Amino acid sequence: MPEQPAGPHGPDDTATAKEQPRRRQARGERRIQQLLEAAASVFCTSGYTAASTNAIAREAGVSPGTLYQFFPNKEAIAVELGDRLMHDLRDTYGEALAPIDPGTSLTDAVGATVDRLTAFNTEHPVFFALMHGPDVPGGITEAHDALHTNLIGRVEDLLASLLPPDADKAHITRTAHVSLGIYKAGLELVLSHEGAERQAYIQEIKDVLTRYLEPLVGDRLGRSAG
Amino acid sequence: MPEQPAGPHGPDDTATAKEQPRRRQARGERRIQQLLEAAASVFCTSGYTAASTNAIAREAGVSPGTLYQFFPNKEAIAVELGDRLMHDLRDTYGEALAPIDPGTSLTDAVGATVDRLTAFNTEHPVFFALMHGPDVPGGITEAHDALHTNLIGRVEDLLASLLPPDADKAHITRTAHVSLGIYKAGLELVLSHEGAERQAYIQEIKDVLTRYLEPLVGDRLGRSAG
Amino acid sequence: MPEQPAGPHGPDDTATAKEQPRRRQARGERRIQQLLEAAASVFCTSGYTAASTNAIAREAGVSPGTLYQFFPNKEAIAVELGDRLMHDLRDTYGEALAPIDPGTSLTDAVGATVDRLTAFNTEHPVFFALMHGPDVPGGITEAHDALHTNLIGRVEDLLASLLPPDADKAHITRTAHVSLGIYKAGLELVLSHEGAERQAYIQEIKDVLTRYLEPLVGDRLGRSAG
Amino acid sequence: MPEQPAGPHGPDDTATAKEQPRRRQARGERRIQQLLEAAASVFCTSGYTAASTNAIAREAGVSPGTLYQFFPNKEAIAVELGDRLMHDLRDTYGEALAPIDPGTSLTDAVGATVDRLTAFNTEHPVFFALMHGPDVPGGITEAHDALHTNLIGRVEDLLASLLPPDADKAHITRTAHVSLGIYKAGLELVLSHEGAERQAYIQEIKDVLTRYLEPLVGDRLGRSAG
DNA sequence: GATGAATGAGGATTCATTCAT
DNA sequence: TATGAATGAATCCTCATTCAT
Repeated sequence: MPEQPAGPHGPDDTATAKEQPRRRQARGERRIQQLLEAAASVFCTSGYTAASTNAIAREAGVSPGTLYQFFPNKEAIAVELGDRLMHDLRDTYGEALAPIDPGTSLTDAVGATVDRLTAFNTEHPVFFALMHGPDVPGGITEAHDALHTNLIGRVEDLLASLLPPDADKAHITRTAHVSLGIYKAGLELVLSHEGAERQAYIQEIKDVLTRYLEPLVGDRLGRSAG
Repeated sequence: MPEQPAGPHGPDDTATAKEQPRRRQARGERRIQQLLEAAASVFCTSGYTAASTNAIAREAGVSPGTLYQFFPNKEAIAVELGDRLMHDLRDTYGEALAPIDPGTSLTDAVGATVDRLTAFNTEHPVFFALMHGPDVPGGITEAHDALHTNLIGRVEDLLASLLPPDADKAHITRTAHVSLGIYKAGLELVLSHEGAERQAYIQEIKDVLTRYLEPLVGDRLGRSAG
Repeated sequence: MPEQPAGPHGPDDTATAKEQPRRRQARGERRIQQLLEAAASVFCTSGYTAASTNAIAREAGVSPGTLYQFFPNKEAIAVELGDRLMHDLRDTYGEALAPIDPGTSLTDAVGATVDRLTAFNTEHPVFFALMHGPDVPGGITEAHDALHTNLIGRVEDLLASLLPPDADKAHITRTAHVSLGIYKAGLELVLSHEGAERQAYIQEIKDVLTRYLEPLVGDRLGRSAG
Repeated sequence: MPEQPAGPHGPDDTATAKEQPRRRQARGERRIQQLLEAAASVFCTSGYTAASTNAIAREAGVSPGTLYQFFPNKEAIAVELGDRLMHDLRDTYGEALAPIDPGTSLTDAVGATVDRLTAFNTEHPVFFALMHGPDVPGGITEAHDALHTNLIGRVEDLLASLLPPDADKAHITRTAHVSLGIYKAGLELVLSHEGAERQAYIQEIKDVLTRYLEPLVGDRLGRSAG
């Protein structure tokens, strides 16, 4: 969270005082938006590691000093960007990644999830950059960690609704990590291809995940023709 | 030291003189080895992008200038490192990644391949760093490209021996990319866990791959108890 | 300091706000001046090729980073320096290098031009360094190119006013190149001598140029006692 | 002079001993030749300042160590190169730069000198690079100094034979410097043009010098139609 | 808030020169 | 002699961050 933008429930609820801070907040919010969009753009073109705060500020059309008025460092930008992306994702597709109606087949659930995530990634290319993070092997940094943890949580929820209720917690976590790993690997292939080939790769991801999860799901779901 | 001293004869083209250049090259070869080991270490701890040539030289205990006597730039170090790793891999496990005896079940073929690659990766942690490469989105660099192409080729060969002979070339390529992607994603999980959890992840990779490939293999292989 | 403080109003677009940016720019402009003076000094003592940006920054009493905030590279410094010198020259002596009154003798025109240029060079020793440029054979760089082109143009103008109106354009250009070459060569001798000897060399330049141009001028100018 | 290649008049004049050193000398001489040619090539393409000893060694096909066995530093290479060029010049055109027959017109003397020097420069492009030297304003280095002094001396000799016998020594020296300066400046123009334009510039040099020297020569020489 | 100047350590790379072999 | 490995200071330039205005 950038600085403390004056809690939204402050006691200064007088009509006159309300306008001032709100306008300030608004201005700040606009700046933050501006900066995050610039950061997204730069992260996409240069990658997180190579992205420079100066470049982000330049892209945003502000001075470096202004950037640091809203974010304490590069990492914080990535964190905030990730947060907002997760909110966007939630706002767009709701709490669940897939429509969990009773009777939905695994094939359909996986297909819908992959399609949604892929659509989201296509619309927000930074998402991919943030998910992969810097190439430091062990040292996944705060931003990517947060994003990753959040995503894993949602995948776990999804799996919990698919797997038998007696499923081991650790097993679900492991399955979530593997599933997300598969998706990320697949996404890389999807994004590096166009047209029919891209579609083919999307189908591959779906197949891999469906076949991977099928034995775990048991008889819980109906089976589609897939 | 193990080299024959080879008398201090002039550069005359006699039989004994053949040893001379070898002695000289030996020093350089040792340095190269040293530098590559240092680079491996630094790539592992800092990642490829953040690794600095100065840090590599320091780690190798030589001056920056010495590094540049053997490698024109960071990229070249990574390329050479990748080359040597691929040779090592070939030397250790032969041309094929798995023993393709007729009658080998898919489960066994996948299991053996994963075990081998994982053992190799455990022994050579740089391999992972090189496979993943810099976080620059499109910018897969020469080194990673070479490594990746090489690996993809070997996976294609493996798949060609598993899939029906009438399999589409493009399909095999796509399957190879997906399979390698899965393995790389899985490896990340494997390497970030220890003991039983690590073993569990290894088993997951095997399961994912086996289930992914099973429908493609047809009746070509026997089926084990998997 | 001479700038008006300009009250600390926000960035609102009021009339008073106009002063604000000027204050900021002022610091930068001072730094640029400082850096250019430092560069001039270093160019003079080390020559353009050997001059290092770090040395320039050191001479200016700033960090290397500061230098690069104002100039993208060494070349740009030279270009800007050259530009400002040409402006100075123009500001000091006007558009023409010599007073072209009808009736001025060639001797007087040449004499005045040489005196002016020499005075300018004595006051701005960098001018010489920039005119000569790096010792890379073909590689006349942007800065020197610009300066040279500019000077050649002014010499051509001068010659055009001296030579018969039917003079060939190519001939004028050639004559301009030769004249400027003579002057530059002479200047080197002038600058490397002091006192009477220097004066003698100045006279030599005038003689060389006058005698070279005399036959070309025809009856256009009056003849002084020279 | 590179090292001490055993003076050519050493007392070890025995038949047996003679062969050994001579062969060694021969080998050394070949190396030196090789290195000087390489240096000439590199000086021409990179300029003296930018030329690196490593590049020269590489161009010569030897190791850096070998280069330093014959020359203590870059400067020494330039000095030796200059020496040999001056010897070549002398060998080609004799002691005088121009044929000083009584009755030769100044025009012819200047013309012949310029033609000879220009031919020599065309054949030995390094000559130009060495004459101009590094762009360090005052700091003309040993090599160029030597070359320059030598050339000035020869020009002085030439002028002494042209000017009246009662000419002031200082005046001759000054005239020599000016003449050589003019020639060098002109040569730069000549070398940067081709074909007819080059010829035109050659003629300009001749004109400039002739007109410059004419008044000084007095009635000493006949006058050609020039 | 906003600016942009300032920093200085650190990045890759080069180079004249030396030295063990 | 010849080699080529070794040096380390110096090159240009970048970057995250701070600070006076």
